[in-house]
Amino acid sequence: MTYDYIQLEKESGQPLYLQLYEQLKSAAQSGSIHPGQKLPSIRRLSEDLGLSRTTIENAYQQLCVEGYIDAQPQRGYFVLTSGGKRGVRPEEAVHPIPWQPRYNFGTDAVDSTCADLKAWRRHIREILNRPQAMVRYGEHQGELSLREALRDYSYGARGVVCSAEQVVIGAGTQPLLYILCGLMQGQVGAVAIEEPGFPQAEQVFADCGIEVLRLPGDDSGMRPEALQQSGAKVAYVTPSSREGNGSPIPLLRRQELLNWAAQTGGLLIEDDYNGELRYRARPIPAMQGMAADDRVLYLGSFSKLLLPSVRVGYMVLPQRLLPLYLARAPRYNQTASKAEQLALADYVKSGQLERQLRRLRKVYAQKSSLLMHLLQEAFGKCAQISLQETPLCVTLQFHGGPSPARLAELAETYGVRVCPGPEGKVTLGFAGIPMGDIAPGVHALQKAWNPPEFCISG
Amino acid sequence: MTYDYIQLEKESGQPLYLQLYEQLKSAAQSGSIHPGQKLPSIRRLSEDLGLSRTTIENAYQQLCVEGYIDAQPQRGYFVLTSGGKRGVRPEEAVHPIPWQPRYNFGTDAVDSTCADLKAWRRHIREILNRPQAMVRYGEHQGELSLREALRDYSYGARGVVCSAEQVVIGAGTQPLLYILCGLMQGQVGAVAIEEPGFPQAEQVFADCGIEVLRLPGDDSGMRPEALQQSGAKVAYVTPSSREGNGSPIPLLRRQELLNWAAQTGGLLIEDDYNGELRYRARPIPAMQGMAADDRVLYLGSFSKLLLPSVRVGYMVLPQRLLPLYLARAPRYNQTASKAEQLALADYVKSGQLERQLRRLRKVYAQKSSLLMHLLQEAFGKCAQISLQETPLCVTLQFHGGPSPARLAELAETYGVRVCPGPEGKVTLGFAGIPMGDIAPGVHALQKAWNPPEFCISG
DNA sequence: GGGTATTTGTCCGTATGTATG
DNA sequence: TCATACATACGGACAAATACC
Repeated sequence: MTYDYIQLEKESGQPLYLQLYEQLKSAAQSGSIHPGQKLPSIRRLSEDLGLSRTTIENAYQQLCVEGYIDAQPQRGYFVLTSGGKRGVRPEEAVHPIPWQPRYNFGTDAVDSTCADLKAWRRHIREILNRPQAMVRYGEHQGELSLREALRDYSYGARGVVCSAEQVVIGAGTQPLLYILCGLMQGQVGAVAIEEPGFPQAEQVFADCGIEVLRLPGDDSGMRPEALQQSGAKVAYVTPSSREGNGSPIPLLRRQELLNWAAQTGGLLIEDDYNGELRYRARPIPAMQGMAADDRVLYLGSFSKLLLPSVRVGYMVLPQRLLPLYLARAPRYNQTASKAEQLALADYVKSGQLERQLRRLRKVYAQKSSLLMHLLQEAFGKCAQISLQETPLCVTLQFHGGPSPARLAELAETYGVRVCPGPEGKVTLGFAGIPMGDIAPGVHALQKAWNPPEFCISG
Repeated sequence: MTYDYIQLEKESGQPLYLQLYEQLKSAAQSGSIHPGQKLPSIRRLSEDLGLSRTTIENAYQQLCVEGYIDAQPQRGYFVLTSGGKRGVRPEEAVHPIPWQPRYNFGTDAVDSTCADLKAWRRHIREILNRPQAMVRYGEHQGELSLREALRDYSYGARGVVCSAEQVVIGAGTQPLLYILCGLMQGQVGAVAIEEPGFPQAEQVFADCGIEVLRLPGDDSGMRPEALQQSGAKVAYVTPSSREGNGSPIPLLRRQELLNWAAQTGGLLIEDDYNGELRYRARPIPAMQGMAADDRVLYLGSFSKLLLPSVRVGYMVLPQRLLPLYLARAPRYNQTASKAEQLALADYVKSGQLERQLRRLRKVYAQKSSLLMHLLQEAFGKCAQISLQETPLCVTLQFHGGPSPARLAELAETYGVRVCPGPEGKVTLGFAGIPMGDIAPGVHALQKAWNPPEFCISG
């Protein structure tokens, strides 16, 4: 620590070493510096404070004899606990490791056996070896090489048609939505979202003072008539990965939504979360590429494709918003890591993202059918089991029986993590669990819920 | 490319290979796929589309004979230019390298000879070798280990008093301000900022519908009386690094601002940009630590301390805002890279950030005095030269003579980048230029501006 | 894993100012 | 006035622990 906050007065009559002693003592007593913490070395502090080493040494000596700190030769001075015992050394002060389930059907991770960590590491390393890149701020809009790579990738994988100029990079969807809200400032009254809504996006709209209208949808998604009636000029849709509904918005409905946009002059925000990850059927192309008239803003990301910890997303602006954006771009700092942007650009350009996508599709196809099969066997008689394809999970809909929260609790005692949902629903994600753990995981779940208090599974 | 966007209809009477041919042709003609680009292999595309290899081959054949694409045995099919020539291969399509000045007195980079890239690389490498960390999303508030490290660091270096719970990580100041604006939604009418303002922050407030009042300040910074009169409940101040003013807000004024907050129940947002980088005198501790009554929100960052390309910043919430934030935290995804967060945590905890800080202070002290000395010699007679200490730059104030823009142009022709400012001001940053380049850089500048059309330097 | 450079507590000689006799 | 003692402050030298490659 630099302890720059210490303020001493040379003229105060009081000896300097005593002033220092007092300040350090009160800091220790008030808990501002913690037991076990290392104090700055005598040399360092003397330099910082512009004092002689002896002065510091005297102050430290005083604290030593009074039992506040402990001198460890050639290592440093360390703060003791109030009881005078030596505090834990920093390395020993390890956090209590949060409980890790043996079988993780959560939705917050990807399977480490499938993640392409090796290639990612290689690319990051390569970028870090380019000092010219690292010592400079990045471009506001995102690195050009990545925007070009995404232009090509999004066209090939999703049919998104755009130039690199339309692509804006950001650290996930939210920062990009803030920029969008800024562009729309004052010109848009409300944004329509399909029930049950999408908190992460709604939060952004709320923060920017834009009203959110939740519209009930049908099996095919948001209804254009409802949209029309709501009077909203902007609609936020997640056509590929709908909350609580396994099927994406079908082509026909997409066309209807595009018609709504064309007729009313509205804007469609297409959040294509996991859009490329459809594996049982061919993915439905993005609406952005189907639209003839520039009324779709496309949002894409990579958390489930590459690594959840890599927060890089992008949006494709409609041409009509481009001049407005470019004028304002300098006022928005880029949020995504420059190193990760450049690494991702290479990763995409070298075709590895695409290879990874193919790999994952196969893996998820296998995992999902195995999991569906096992769950049908185990709980088919007492629950309705439905595959949520692109959200990479399966929901069990129980009628009666313990609450989802209780079921999740029971599962935890058997080392299984599942996600409790509303209305008797329990969700099991399969992105994060290795293939080989699925069968034992379901067995453990069966034990946890069996003899089921609510269901005759035999 | 995956070419998932291709949509064929089995029932349409039209042969499949012709449908495919048409789609590819129009894609090539519309420029959606670029000359030189490799088409997917026959095997791959046949798998993607669920068709026979022959179908694809026929379509490709057709495109070949019509000169749209070119078959390269054992390599693949490549798109030709409209003229029938082979397009440049992707690797050859290198970007025009943006002009790099020989002597960079810009403010957007740090000196690569001072940047601690080696240590940073080591820490990043270490993190990447921990798959468990990388395959999981991070915590919304930021990694705990980093928040703890910053709690200790900010106390030692800046006198900020807080718990790890109060620390929120983000990809720079802007994402953090959005969160703050969300917390204040509706409860705050306007934010006061000292003239000449700070566009990056104002943009966020504007996006969130919060009015910005620019208050003229005096030499010591924002005036409490003006603040009082404005009626604003929130004030945004940059006490360490004031735009166009070399000196930070002095202790007395800080106390007065704190008094304003205490008396009116207002909130001070303390953006401590480069606060730790004061090198000529001891840094003034942060207001956050001086305040007895929890009315300061502290903002810190690392771009100039570590690497500009690493966008990690943090804010320290006042206790009173904590419950509100914690309730809303799950709705804000973390924006900073998890790998960089964990690497930074280790970097800080191992004391290397502090060592780097010391190193940089020395370097900047040397650089600034050298630059000031040389500029005085060269332009002392025709410009007022003032050191902006923590912004790490020097401003030359010319009275008369060419416009700053013209001066910057002249400099560019001699390979020197400087930053034109308003009102006859030209700014020279010294963070990004190596020590040894300063003297020749100033000489080049002297040549560029000499024989000065405006100033007798002899 | 081992060799080297740096960091660090400790010890020691010195200088200055003040009070005492 | 001088000698002595003491408190305070400064910086050089040494050897062990640590960090780094």
